[in-house]
Amino acid sequence: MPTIKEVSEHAGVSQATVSRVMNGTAKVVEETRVKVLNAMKELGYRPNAHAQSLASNRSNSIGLLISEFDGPFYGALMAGAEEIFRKHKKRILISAGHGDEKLEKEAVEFLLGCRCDALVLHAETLSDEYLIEQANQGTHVILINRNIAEMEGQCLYIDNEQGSFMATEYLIEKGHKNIAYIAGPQWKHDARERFWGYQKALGKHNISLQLGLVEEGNFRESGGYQAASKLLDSGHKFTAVVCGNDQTAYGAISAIEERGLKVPDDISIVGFDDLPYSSLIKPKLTTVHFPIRQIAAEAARRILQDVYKEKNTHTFNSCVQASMVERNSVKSIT
Amino acid sequence: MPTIKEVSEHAGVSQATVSRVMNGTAKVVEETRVKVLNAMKELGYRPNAHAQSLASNRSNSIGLLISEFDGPFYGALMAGAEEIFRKHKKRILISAGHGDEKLEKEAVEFLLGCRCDALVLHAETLSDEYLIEQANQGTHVILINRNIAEMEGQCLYIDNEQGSFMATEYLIEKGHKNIAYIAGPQWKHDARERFWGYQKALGKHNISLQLGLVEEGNFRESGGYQAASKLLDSGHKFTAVVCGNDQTAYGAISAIEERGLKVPDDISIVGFDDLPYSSLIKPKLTTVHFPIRQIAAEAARRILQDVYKEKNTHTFNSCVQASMVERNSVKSIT
DNA sequence: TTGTAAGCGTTATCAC
DNA sequence: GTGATAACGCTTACAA
Repeated sequence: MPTIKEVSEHAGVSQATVSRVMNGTAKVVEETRVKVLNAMKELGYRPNAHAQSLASNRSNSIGLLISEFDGPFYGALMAGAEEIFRKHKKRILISAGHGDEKLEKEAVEFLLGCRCDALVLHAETLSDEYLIEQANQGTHVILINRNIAEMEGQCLYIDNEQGSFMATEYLIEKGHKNIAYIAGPQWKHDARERFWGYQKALGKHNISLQLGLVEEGNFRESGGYQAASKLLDSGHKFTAVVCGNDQTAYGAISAIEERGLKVPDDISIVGFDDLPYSSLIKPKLTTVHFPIRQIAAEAARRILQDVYKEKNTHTFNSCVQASMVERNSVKSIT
Repeated sequence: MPTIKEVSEHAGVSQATVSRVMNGTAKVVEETRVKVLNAMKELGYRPNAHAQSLASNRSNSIGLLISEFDGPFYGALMAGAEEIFRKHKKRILISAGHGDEKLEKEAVEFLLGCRCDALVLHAETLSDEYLIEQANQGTHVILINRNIAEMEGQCLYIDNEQGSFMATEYLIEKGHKNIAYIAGPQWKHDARERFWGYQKALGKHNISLQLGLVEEGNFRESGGYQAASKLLDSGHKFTAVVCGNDQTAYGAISAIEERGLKVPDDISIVGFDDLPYSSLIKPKLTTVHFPIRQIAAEAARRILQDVYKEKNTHTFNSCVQASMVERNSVKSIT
């Protein structure tokens, strides 16, 4: 692989000049510019990104921490950020933490080792302290889906509690009183926040929480399926289920239908996230919209603005309100 | 951010020694080793990956070219490769081509600029020549879903034609004679291969291709929906539809049901890909299984073996046979 | 406008 | 075992 030196010799100029035409950092006479360009073509020259980063102290890349590479949620997160960055010639480096503390830390260390110009983190297991430390250490960090007081202005999240509150209240307004809840793993703060929103909504309407109507899932179909099965087989009566997220809802629906019951005729369901498939399944899922793609795009815009000093616009609040998407999985029983 | 120099001074040793304890490339007395380790901890040292790559001519990273960051297919591709690489301390660099020739080329150039030790490409628009050139230029390349004669041994793909043939024949065996086809974009070779498999199956059973029963979609729901709508509104009679992929099938099902018809009672449907959601929708989709995750994992294993000289095992053939997954979207009409 | 040369933070080859 | 020191391929003052 040819180097800048070979190009410079081939073109009969100095390395500095080659660098200049590559980066447009200084005026170069058209004639020499062409010579250099030709030399680059002929040799099939490709600048070594590592050498560039090392010399310029800029990597032009942004680190992205996610939990998994598959799954619609993270897909939207990656796509939303990439779309914005791509338009500004910035690259993303993606690393997955797999919901494991050790792996998540390794992933961040990797991104830091790559000297990313900024980090967008969807951290599930990393402690507040760790995150604060990184931010204080000079790296520009944006946290997705977390709210740490000490990092105000660097957090982008939705109001999980409010979303869940809204979903629950929505069912109550439709006449439901016995409303079950299938929670996400309670070590996840968003799962806790969502569960809390459910409780608050019940409280507001003077409905007392029935422990028999609450199960913990895993935020995936399997957990939703199992939790709903337990609920159904327990004999407790309920007419609706609030699910910690859409995937949980999918599983719950399967369990319900497997028992010959119908959604929403026998049991109403609401989800949370509004994944792409939620509008494709039957019945179309009534759920809480989580604008993750937009949030990711917003994170990108902020970085473009703050780190790369591009004068963008469009910055919204840190905390985004969730909104209800009414579809066909809830029946009014008033 | 501290450098190796600062660490060495802090520990009272040379840079070389620090490098040695980092990489374990040579024996270091336990006592000095501890000193160095402590110095690293105290300073919060993180090796600069760019400097490492530059000096060692190894990036320990593998470039991955995909079309999109979202979507179940690419999600599985990324996840399959990452899982294997992660276990061997290798990192992946992902770049998306968005099905656009210019962007796809840029994406590859980026990966090459990062001096990836190897490339795993799911290239949609890049020409055979371009790919061959890269491979000849020294970079270790594996092509997913393509079969270029000059690059035998570096291609990993499934037999699209056979898969589609099987799906079509499956319907024929179930008694269907008027079988429509919703193709993928015909500029994509896999879409063409799949279409060809359909034609061959019809031919084998002496059913002539009816042009009125073929529509071109876009490999997404929208295209499936529109194509199926056209088909249904055209007045041509058919009892089954072979879809270019599962997403197309989802769209087709929507269109069919929107007209008050039932799948599979009125019209049978088969897909291709076997996406995760195909077993969740109703009716569960009968489709051709495309083991993309395994293929990606296999690509990773080969690279581990060929580039990093790790002695692995498990390498299968370049061409993987597709297999039928029988579910509930096909009705026997014999 | 162009060239020279000193870094950038590592690894790797020598000596010692 | 450990320490100098020359690469690695580029950017960027500083000169010319």
